[in-house]
Formats: sequence, C-alpha cells, structure tokens
Amino acid sequence: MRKNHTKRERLKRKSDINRVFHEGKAVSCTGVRLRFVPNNLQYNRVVFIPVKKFGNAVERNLVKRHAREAYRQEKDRFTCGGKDIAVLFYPGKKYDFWERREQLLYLFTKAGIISKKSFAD
RNA sequence: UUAACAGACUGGGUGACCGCCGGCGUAUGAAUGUAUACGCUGGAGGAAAGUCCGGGCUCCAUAGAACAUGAUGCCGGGUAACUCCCGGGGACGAAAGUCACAGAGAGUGCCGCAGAAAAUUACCGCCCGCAAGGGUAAGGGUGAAAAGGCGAGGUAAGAGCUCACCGCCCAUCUGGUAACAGGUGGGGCAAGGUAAACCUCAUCAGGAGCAAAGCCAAGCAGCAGAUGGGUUGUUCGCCCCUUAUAUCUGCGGGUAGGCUGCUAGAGUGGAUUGGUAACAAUUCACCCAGAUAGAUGGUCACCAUCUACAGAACCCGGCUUACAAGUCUGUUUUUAUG
RNA sequence: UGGCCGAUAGUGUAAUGGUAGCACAGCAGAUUCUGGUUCUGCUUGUGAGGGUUCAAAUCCUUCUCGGCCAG
Repeated sequence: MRKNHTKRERLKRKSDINRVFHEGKAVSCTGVRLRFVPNNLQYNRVVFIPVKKFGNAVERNLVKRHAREAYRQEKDRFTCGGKDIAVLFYPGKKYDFWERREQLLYLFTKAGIISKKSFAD
C-alpha cells in the first residue's frame, strides 16, 4: 500500500468536526487527547488540532507536521472501515518526532483503531 | 590591542530516499467541471510579527465647498505617499552622539505644600520724617520657578538711573535657495513658567475595508416601523432613483459549497549616467509561494557545528519590537560604569 | 485576517497633573467562659520600559497580557 496522506483523507468540514466532538468517544494520555466516531466511508479521516494556547505559530505547525508524518508512516497497520478522528494537543513538555510517534501509536491502539497484534510487531 | 557606540550584510550548505501544495505537459476514464497515474518545474522572512503610520486596489451613483474633528510642526531635497529617508542649521553634551526643534509680545486656564508675594508682589529690611505718611527693591529666608547677570559710577537709601562686557529685542548690511550665521547702529529690558493644557498660525486628510467587491449553484418565511430616500460628524450645493411591486431601519428565517478578486509588481538582479546623498533616468537579463481548518516534514551521509528569533493569507513603502553565530565599514575618549 | 477597547491592594471599584481612597478579605488587640457579631489598629498598590513636566495612576510613546466585534 502506498504511504501517502492526501486531502481526501483529512477531516475538513466544520460540521464533521463538531460531530466528532459532540458524539465521539475519547481516549487520552499526557498532553494529547484523541476523539473518534464512525463514518460511512471506506477510509479514515483525521485532523490534528493544537489548542489555541499551544506556543506560537511555528510550534503549532511543527506538531501538526510531526503528527501527520507519523500517521502517514503507520497508516497501513490500521483496521479497515471508516472512522473520523480528531487529535488535540495541549501545551506542556516538548517532544521530538519519535516521542510523538510512540504517543500516537499508544493512543490509536487504546482506541482500537490499530489491532494489538500489529502493534506487537 | 581591547572596549563602547553607529551603520550595512549573511541567517546553515550539498547529495539520496519517502511524503505535502501549486503550475505545465502526456495518457486513461469521464463529459465539458474534474479524477487518477507518470514526467518536468516552483514552494515562507529579515523581521513574514506588532498593526504604529503612509499608499495602491475595491465598494459607497458621480464629482465639489465650508465648518467641526484629527494629524504634522527648524530649512531644503527625495518619494505614489508618509509619524519615513537624505543633506544642512540650531540647542545640549568632554566626545562618538542625542533632540515631537513653530508661537507664551492674540486670548483663556492652571501653578499643590512652603513662602510676604506664584502675577500688576512687599513680611523682615534700607532711607527721609517727631509722627502720620512717603521713597525703595541692594540684602534675608521659601520654592522647581521670585522682575536680565557681574563689576564700576551714582544716591538720603536705592534703582539700566548711567557706563563697560555678556545676554535679550528692533532696524539695517553682507554670505546663503532657505533655516541661519556674522557685522554695524539703536533701545534701555518689555515685567515668571506651562502649548506632550485649551488654543493661534501654516500644511495635509470623505468613509469603510479582500470576512472589500462581483458571479454561479443550493436553500428558505416572512413580520414590524418610517416617509421621501440616496456615500461620512454637521450644513450647503450638484445630480441620480422613486411616489409604493419604491427606499431605508429593526427583528426573524435560510445557506455557509464553488469560482473570480489572487499575484508581472511604485517587481528582482547587473551595468552606465546625473546627484554630496536619499534617489532618479536609460539599458540588458529574469519570472521568483499563492494555501483556504490552511501546504516545507521524516530518515541517512559528509562538511560546518549544537544552529537564534520566528511561518505568507489582497499587495507594496516605512517605523517599532524579537534575534544564536558570524562578516565588513566607520567613529570615540579623561584606557573608561563608556 | 481586519476593526476596537481595557489593565489601580488577595477581590470589586474611586481619584481636575499636586499626600493613591472606599468596601470586603487577611493579621493583631479589646469585648466574651468560648465562637460569632461589634469596636480599634496594622499590612498588602497604579501591567513593564522610555519620554514631557518642578512633579505623572493621569499626558505622549514602545512593548506585554486580557477582552470584545465582523462570516
């Protein structure tokens, strides 16, 4: 499977995002919170949102880029079936790319989007 | 040499792989929109920031005038324009340098406490006089500030009352485009300060802002009020639309999808010419982000070295603020708490 | 993105350029057998830097932080 992450696989509409926030379930760890809700499509859609007080514009962009890169690399492990996912980042300790990647993998496993078997690999 | 100050500049580089956004081309499906694949190509800054100024652009039907309000404030130049820049002058400072630097002799206001008195002053003083009263402002203390300064003459005591020097004002001459500088002559000195208090004078400004504005698609439900209404704080003038299926105001309902605006520009780089300079003109070459929940990231290698401040959102010119490390130029003196 | 406001004790809120007040809270004392009420006293201050002025919370300016409006 090709490891890309295009516009189609992003969550863009305001109404869709509101649906995730109002109807979705949540899992969280330090500094990160993940919300998800099923959709009717064949693929997942995801959005990464640093909160308003997360540093300055450069730091907010960097977090989004790291998260998007981690999501892209690990995309093929995900279970099929559509889910809309929103990931929120809160200010606190600064993490590098690899720490962010571990964090996100942990959260996706906890939410049942990645099966535990594939995470063990 | 070091330090300080001022100014200008750079703001990690090269290669490989995987990915993101735009443009062009080809192919396939599709049907006039676009989707997918491949190839080529472009992809954040000196401050993109703060939004403190100035303009372009768009709309307010079009173009005006006066007042109000606001801004600026030595002179000359530059510029599309400017709270900007360059050059010159003045004041202050030992110097490099710094300075919102018009007017207090048009008017109004304010100047706490202290002090006799904070604006048409007289407490203690000094002098004349028996006293009543008068003449004075040298000395005293207060305060941020107290009626030109210092010296000599003069006088009852004093006083620009007189004189020299300095300061101030007026007239005039010379140099300079001008601000201003210098010289000559005269006045005897106007009765403090504050304009970053109101104000006066001169100059300049219509308002709103790309969520402006226009088009397409989808969708919905109207109701109430005002009569003339229509760009702004007010008024005038001019003109435009319309006498109700009109215009304006308020409340409510619906949609928040796409396209244009959207990047070839007061553009960037080089050369020549003019100018002290800011800058301008001519010519040659180049095309250099255009996202729309918002594109630049990850891994590896080498060199350098621990890499700061920080992310375009209609576009430019400035100012201000943040900044690791490094380069260059100039200036300074009492060799230094600058 | 564009436009517009504000910042005063721990909290809320005053102050013509001239000694920064008031209320609640806090602390100490008095009253009471003890606590409360009440009374007395004290402490805690102009968001940061620079300028104008004899003197700035106030005037000017540059930052910082917070808030509001516009689809």
